[in-house]
Amino acid sequence: MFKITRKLEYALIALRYIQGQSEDKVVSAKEISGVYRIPLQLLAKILQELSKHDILEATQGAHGGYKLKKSLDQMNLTALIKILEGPIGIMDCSIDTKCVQLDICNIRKPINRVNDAIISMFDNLTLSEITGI
Amino acid sequence: MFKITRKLEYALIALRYIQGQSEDKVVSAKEISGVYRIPLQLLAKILQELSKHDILEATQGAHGGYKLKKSLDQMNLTALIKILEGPIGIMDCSIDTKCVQLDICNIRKPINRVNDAIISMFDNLTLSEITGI
DNA sequence: ACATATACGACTTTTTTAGTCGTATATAAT
DNA sequence: ATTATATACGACTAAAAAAGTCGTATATGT
Repeated sequence: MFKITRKLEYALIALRYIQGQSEDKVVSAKEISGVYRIPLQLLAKILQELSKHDILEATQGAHGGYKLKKSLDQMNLTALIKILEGPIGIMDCSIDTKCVQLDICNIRKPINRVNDAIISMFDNLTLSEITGI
Repeated sequence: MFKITRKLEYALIALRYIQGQSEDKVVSAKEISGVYRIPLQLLAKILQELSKHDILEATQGAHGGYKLKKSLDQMNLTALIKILEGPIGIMDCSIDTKCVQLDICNIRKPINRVNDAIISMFDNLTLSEITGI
């Protein structure tokens, strides 16, 4: 419960790694996969998703790879999570409203307050703060 | 990702319900299960766990059931989660230290800061605040 | 042409969560 | 005493989510 997925974990590791390289170097998925022992295919997909959302810029072909497209302090954790996992909701009813309980539920409001608090915490957390400035 | 388990959800619903009854009434699992359409056996186990940890007091036999043993404002969300799910850790390495990455990991420290922030948020949230005073 | 990279859909495996079953025990009512 | 109704609890199964793999297409530098 309340675990970060490996998808998100790998994304953060990769972003941090790319950020640490010289600005114009394109970093391949293979390189990161090697350094951090992340399954290549899996990491590749994640990076593809990030470049599809303009966080990374991809160059194809030999000597290809990725570099940052956006500065990491321009983006917060909520945005990254949304890209990789969809909207944050600690209970399903925090996102949509398919719930057997309907209006009977006696904890919905307070749970949503908790949910909001977490989201607002993530809103205020830039990726550069996570990846260490 | 970042979902509350049904176990926790059911526990909160039950606590809230019991709290709403007259103080000395013992409430059976069956009653709660009926009102909120929670699978009886599952709910029963949860309530048993809560009474094992002195949050509820159980009376066995016919006309048996549960009542609150502790006031809900005496307990925070962290404590309840610990009972039902074990220690909170958004990554496995936040709890124990089996990780292939060992010291290579470049996001461990910041992730642990996030983890701590969440825990401290839950620390400061009493169950009565969640169940609506 | 070849080696190396991204792109991407389909699939399988693993892990976690949710729920069920069976049985034992306690107790109130008849 | 017997019955009905409750908690107690270990073992099991089912469902859902997450993690990882496979295959194939396409781009590009040498």
